[in-house]
Amino acid sequence: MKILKETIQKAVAEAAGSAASELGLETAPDLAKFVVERPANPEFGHFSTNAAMVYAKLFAPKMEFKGSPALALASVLKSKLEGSDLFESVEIKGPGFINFRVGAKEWTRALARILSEGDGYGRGVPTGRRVLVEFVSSNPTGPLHVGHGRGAAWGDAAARILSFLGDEVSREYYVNDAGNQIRNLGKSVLFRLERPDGEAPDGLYKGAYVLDIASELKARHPAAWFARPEAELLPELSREAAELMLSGMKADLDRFGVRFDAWFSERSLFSSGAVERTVAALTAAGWTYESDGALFFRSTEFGDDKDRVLVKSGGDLTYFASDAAYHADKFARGFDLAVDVLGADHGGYLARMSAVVQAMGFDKSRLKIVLYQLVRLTRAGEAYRMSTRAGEFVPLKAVLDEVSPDAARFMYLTQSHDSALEFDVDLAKARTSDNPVFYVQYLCARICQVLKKAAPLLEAAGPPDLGLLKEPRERELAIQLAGFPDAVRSAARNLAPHLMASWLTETAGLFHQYYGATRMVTEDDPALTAARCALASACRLVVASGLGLLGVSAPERMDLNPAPQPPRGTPGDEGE
RNA sequence: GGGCGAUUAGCUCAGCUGGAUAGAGCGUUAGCCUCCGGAGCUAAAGGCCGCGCGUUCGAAUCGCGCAUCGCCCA
Repeated sequence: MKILKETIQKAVAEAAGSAASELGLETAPDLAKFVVERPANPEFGHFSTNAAMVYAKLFAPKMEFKGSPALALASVLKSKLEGSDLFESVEIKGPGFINFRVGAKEWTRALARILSEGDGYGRGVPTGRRVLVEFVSSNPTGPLHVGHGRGAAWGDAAARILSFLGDEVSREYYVNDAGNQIRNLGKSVLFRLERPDGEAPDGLYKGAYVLDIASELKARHPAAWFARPEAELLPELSREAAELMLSGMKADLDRFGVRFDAWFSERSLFSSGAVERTVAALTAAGWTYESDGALFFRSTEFGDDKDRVLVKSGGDLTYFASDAAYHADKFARGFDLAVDVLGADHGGYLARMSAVVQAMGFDKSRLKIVLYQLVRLTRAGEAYRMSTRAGEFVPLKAVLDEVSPDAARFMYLTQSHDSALEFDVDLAKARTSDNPVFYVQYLCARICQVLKKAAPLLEAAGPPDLGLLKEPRERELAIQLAGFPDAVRSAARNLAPHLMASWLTETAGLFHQYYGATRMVTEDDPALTAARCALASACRLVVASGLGLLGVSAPERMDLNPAPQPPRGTPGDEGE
């Protein structure tokens, strides 16, 4: 697997290394520091490096030169790089940038590789690293809402990307099925069984879903089941209610296309004694102390604001204790990296979890907590209004009733996790160019249609000769496609699936421009048609693969029916 | 009061480990079907990158301070 950019990086590093040894520098330059990148301005070539400027100071004392050390070093590097058959041209510009134009041989080779490897293009070799991505993990005390949708889309995409690059990835949902909240759910259901219409008192869950659970349980059990004393009934009823809740959540996630390898039960940590063992181990290691009858963990030792309670004065174990045990379990299962995907309202969790992981003897780099900012749902720019009862969120289900999973996922993933997301339902539903997902998907559909149309010609033309692609736009597009492996790596390195979404949008733009400017199928030139179709085909393969990493489909055709267009050339005047 | 995140075009947002003239979509304006799907393309207008100081050859990007907004905690 050769990546164009890495090949260039290596060539530059070799040139710098050889210059260093010629000058008798004992300290080899730190070759990780310079960058090779694609300049925004096409005038600056296909790739560009700042290596000369980065190393100018290091090299200057040993060099003889007039004027700027950066320029002097650039010209040394240039003379070494010009010999390489990678490049068509090597130029020095500005304060010491070295700009490269890649030879046709290189990018046609990349295209050929895309065509032969298909959706394997850019895939990494197995790393041996085991990664656990834990996401959603919403308490089974209320339905998933739009915020959870963001976590679901993000976690799933991150898992796909890491796995594509060779990590062994598991997706896990941590089910908080122990403790007071579940008991509260049970109480809320009990209340609804008795008083379907009344206003639920504070402390109980008030959403309409509680009533649904109540009637479901009523249908399931005879009256005698409910007539037992509360001490006996409540635990059982609570558990069943939580299970019902959870199966509803699973159904929502399933509809969204998000699947988990494991549903990890918090309760199992209690029943196996894992929580108590974790607390004992922390105590044995000297990380706890007693105060006011409670047992505290010294998280301030690791920079947390205050120490955290593990065991309450009444003897109850806290959620923090089971969370600690859960993470100990993750590492005990052999995961090298645990990624926790949480909403921004869990911000306080970060410092204490990092602290306890370190106290248990694990390197803090093995836990990566990603906080995504909250989601604001709007409708055509206006705040979304549903039932405005306090504390009630818009359920994910309601969004999926209106918006396709593809559109919803793309919407969630176009933005960085640490910026607040405005999710416009009307925009996500739109079958117009407003909707970013269609811009990318349309590329796939468009190419499929072109290839279909060109099929007879292609048969006559035989294998494509990529050397016939001589247009600047064709070269730009090909080099962009060759950058796909790099784009995936960047998304993985930064744990930032939205970088893939940006890359896809950018690539779709390049293709649509190319398509608008070029006749792809020409009857009297089958050879050129074949070459262009090969480029288009490579484009579709790579974009489909990138969409796949976000969990979005790459349709062969778009459904045109529900979006009647006004007649061309006449203003759309049908009004509201 | 403390912690985390944000602040970039009228709106919603990208800008990856500091790089050359800061980008995209929407919206606005003006165009493009003898043409492979117009869900597309072309062009124009639109920016003290919140403010200040610092680091350096070079800052939207890094550091510090301030302001404002969101979330969490007391």
